[in-house]
Amino acid sequence: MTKPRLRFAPSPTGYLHIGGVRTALFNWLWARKTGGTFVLRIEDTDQERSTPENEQIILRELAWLGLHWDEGPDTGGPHGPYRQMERLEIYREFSDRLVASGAAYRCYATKEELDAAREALRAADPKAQFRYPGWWRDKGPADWLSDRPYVIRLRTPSSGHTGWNDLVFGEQRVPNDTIQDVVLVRSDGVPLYNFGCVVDDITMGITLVARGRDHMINTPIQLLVYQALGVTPPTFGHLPMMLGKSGEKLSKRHGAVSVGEYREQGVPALGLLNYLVRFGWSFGDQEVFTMVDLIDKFDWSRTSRADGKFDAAKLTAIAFEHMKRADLMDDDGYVASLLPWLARYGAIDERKLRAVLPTVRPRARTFREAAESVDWLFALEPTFDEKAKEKFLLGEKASVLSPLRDVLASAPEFAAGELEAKVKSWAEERGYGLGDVAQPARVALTGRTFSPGLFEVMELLGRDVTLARLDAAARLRG
RNA sequence: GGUCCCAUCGUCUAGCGGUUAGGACAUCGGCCUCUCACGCCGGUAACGCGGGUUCGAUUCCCGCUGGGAUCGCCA
Repeated sequence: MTKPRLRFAPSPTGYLHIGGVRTALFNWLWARKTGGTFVLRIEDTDQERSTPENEQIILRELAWLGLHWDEGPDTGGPHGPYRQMERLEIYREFSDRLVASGAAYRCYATKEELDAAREALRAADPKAQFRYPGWWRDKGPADWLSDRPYVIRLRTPSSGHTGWNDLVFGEQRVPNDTIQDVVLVRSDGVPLYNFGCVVDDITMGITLVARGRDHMINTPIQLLVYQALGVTPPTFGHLPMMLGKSGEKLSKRHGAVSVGEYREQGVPALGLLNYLVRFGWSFGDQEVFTMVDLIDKFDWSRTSRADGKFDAAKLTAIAFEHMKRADLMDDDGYVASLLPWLARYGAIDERKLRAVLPTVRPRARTFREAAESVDWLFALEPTFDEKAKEKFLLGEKASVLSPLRDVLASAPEFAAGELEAKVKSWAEERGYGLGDVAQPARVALTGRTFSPGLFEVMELLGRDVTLARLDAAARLRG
């Protein structure tokens, strides 16, 4: 059996949408699982909105996510080029074939004429739906107008049905008379989606097309194109839609929808993918997966058909699992991802960073949070929270700082366990609750009222810095 | 409106004729505790409605209702 070939075919008309990532992920997973090929194709035939910058963003985000492609615009491959605007001769060849065989025809109707007809119909019957009136459907080469622009339309059968066995939705059947004579090629020679897509999938040897359910309406049209071309179509599978919080199409109004925004928030790539894979796919009660596990377990039979609503809180929770658990992301990977977030502190002592990891990982939900939570360790001095400073360092509560400093100074080893034992017994002797001592000390050392365990903080800072910060804080009262 | 699709807690979902309808997130209690988290324990919370089929329907069929997609020289 030949290996499957799958593709992700975004149009570079904007940022990379997380719904698109979900589609890319399912295709990618299947390619990886089966040893097939994952192709990245850029559908840039909308020249109004497509930009090279957007293409670069898409490539960069996919790479960040780890969804690497085997063939694509930058890597090349045996079926290139991988940008549609570089494939115009190919489409031309295919559309010529269709016109020659009579499966498609030239239509010289202008946009203005069509708009006028559309308007006229609306005026006569507001509820009627406009269809192309077929002005050029039954004309031939003898009627062609020289020096006038024309589009190429598909001659759609007026009876019968077009159907397919959808990988996710099962048997589908659509009456042909509901399908219009769609435009295949614009008057400037650039193909439209339903044509370019089919020609590319044919010439790129795509065997399985998995895409969002919003494309399900296009599938019968494309099937008709395959039929007109005399080519066996690939398998189609449609994925349920990812909708916004209140059930409409997911858009910017619901918060972040572009991958870049999540990357900038410090969400781990695998955490994002893990959330997305559970959207329309499940494996019993399992919520959390490694990529290896996912490739092993993914399959089309476990996909669901119902649309769902995007839930940012759940995404954060799943991503948090990846931030916490070493079995999902080892410390090497964690450090590699965190380092860029620490750039403001200059060169980072990686040993110090690794030492603090056990106290950071259970707390930080994103890399951004992780970076913020270690500023006390890497900055020269703590950045004080003003309210905390006033409450714990400027008032009576700060009186414990000097004696505490002396107790700590006498410790032979500056290790968390030892410091804790020493401070606890000292506090008990003096009749202090540990909290009375810990909060002022915490603010003195970290600048904040919350931090990892106080004695771990001390150990990580080391004797010199700890004592110096306590001294400095004690002096604040004057 | 035409065509197509869907329907289990607020959300993502498990379930594939007989279950006290399970898990996760969120939420609400409690425990732990030097703070904040993590963690742990527990609670609230769902099969849209009406007909069939069946000894028995969340599960199979039909209708209704509700939601969604789409109807471009966008993709």
